[in-house]
Amino acid sequence: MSDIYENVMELARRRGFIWPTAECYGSVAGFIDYGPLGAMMKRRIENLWRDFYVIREGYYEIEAPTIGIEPVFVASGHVKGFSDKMCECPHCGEYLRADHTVASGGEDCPAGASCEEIAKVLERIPCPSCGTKLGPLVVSEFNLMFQTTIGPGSLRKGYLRPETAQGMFTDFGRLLRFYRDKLPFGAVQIGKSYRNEISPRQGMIRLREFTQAEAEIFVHPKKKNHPQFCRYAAYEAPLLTAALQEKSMGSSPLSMGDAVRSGIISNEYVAYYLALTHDILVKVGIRPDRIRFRQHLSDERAHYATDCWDAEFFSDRFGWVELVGIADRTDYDLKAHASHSGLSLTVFLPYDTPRTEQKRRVIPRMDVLGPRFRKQAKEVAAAMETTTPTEEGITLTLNGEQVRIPSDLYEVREETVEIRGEEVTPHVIEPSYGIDRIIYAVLEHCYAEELVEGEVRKVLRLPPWIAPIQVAVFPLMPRDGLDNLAREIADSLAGSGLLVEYDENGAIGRRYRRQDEIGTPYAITVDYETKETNTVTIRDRDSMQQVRVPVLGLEEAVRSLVAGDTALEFLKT
RNA sequence: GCAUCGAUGGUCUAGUGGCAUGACUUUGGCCUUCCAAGCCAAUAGCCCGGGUUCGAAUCCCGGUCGAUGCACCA
Repeated sequence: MSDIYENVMELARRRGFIWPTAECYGSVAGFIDYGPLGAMMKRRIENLWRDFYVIREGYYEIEAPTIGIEPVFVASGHVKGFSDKMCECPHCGEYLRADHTVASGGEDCPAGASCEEIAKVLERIPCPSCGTKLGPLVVSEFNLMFQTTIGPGSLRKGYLRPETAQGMFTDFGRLLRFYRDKLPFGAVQIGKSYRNEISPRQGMIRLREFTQAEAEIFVHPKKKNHPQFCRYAAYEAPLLTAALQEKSMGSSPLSMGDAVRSGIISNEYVAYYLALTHDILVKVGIRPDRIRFRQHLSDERAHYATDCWDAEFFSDRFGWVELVGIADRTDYDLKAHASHSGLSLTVFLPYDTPRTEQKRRVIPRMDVLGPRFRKQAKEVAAAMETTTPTEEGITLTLNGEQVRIPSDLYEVREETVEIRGEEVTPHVIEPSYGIDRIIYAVLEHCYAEELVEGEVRKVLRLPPWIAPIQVAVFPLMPRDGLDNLAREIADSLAGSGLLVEYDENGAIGRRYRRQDEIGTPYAITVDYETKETNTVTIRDRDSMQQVRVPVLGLEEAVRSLVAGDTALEFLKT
């Protein structure tokens, strides 16, 4: 029982943070339940994320269904790209990635090869596991998306979304109008996503149903300067660049301003959200000395992303684990949805001063063209408009035939056209957070065991604003009116929006320890002095120090302690 | 998915083909004027399904979950 993961998860189970799902039927890997304290802590972390992205950045939250219809994921590439072709060795039973096996066997397969075609190639290849020639076998698709059907009759395919991002893309037109046709703007979503992992292990780290918090920020492709960049220009974060990885070196701290100037981070937007992410991760309780930002190497980057960074935390159990991905997805997603849906997903950006252009326009005289060319008239007219007429008229190539159009079939007009702006497909900056992993990271980094007077004290040093229970209230003894007094104080604190736990059971020390273990930052004790001087003590979880404060103004004092606006020593009178 | 190992109250654990240990926790009571004190009592358990057997928590088979290795991880 020395393993940190075991210790943390044991506590999380026992005290109601994380439970195996549907335990009475034996649970399933890749799914978890959040218990009472876990659900509250998760909510607080999500709200802190909202404080940054929705309130400070001004990117409103939307909520799309978790089930998406098939065309959405055809356009996004998930139907094709999210599936692996798998096969099983008929001799040793090893489960293999078909394409990897083909490649490692020195053979070639066309990119879009079907299962049958790949199976044929595989027949000649020895199994990488047992060495026997594979021979005839079946290759099957394993799509990481959960599939379902919509409505009775099973006609319409649906998928549980593998990321929340698509909702922001499919709502792009509406969002654009909501933000009154101006760039940049952004939208966020916090919600469940689903991936049917082949073999999830590592508990909370790889789930089949997980919570993502994603922001999609739509920016001008040529103006990737964040308007508030100065806020983070001097902010330092440990960067593990692609170059450093190739030299097998560790991360080194760099300011965002320098990183952009030297071209290490491709633009201010990516750098800004990288710093903001660091800010958030530290604020929720992850140790700053165990955070790094790793740049994707060119071969692991999705082909459309120009720059991609993962925020990782170091786990004593799992090593470096990805928590957040920050990518510049360019115009890939919007272009894909535009071409699949047939809608134009662009922003009209007016120029500061409209340009005027002289244009010579060919205007076909349809009243003459119609009778002459009949069904082909429309086609001819369209072709004429793109040509430059000469004095002899226009010569067109129509279905391989030369057609002469005399000048009496059209007019040529000189026009002054005013060009007020241009249609632009925005680029997308996407910070994508794995909330469940962040919760695990916080639990692991905040968990501590320390020796106090020969006994082990387990304490969860959660930041006060993340702790599920914010303050505990105890009567020193459950009698002499101390209990009633303590109950009144607990009620009034609850009335001011704090989550309070009242406890009169057992020795006072035991009650403190119970709260230590679930991370409650402050404990208020009503003692005999309270009756005389109308004061109580506030005990700090981490230092175990107590400060005596007046009951008058207690709510405000506790609220500012929990918000992190005051330190306990400043309440000393 | 394959291979190996494992699964006993909430937690940690003893143990066995025939009444299932102990400790901690929790709850109630007594006691107690600040860090898991003490005393009394109570609650609560053999992962699930099938087989063998007079009898299975124990042996066998299958499944689930967990650990480790391999594979997988957009």
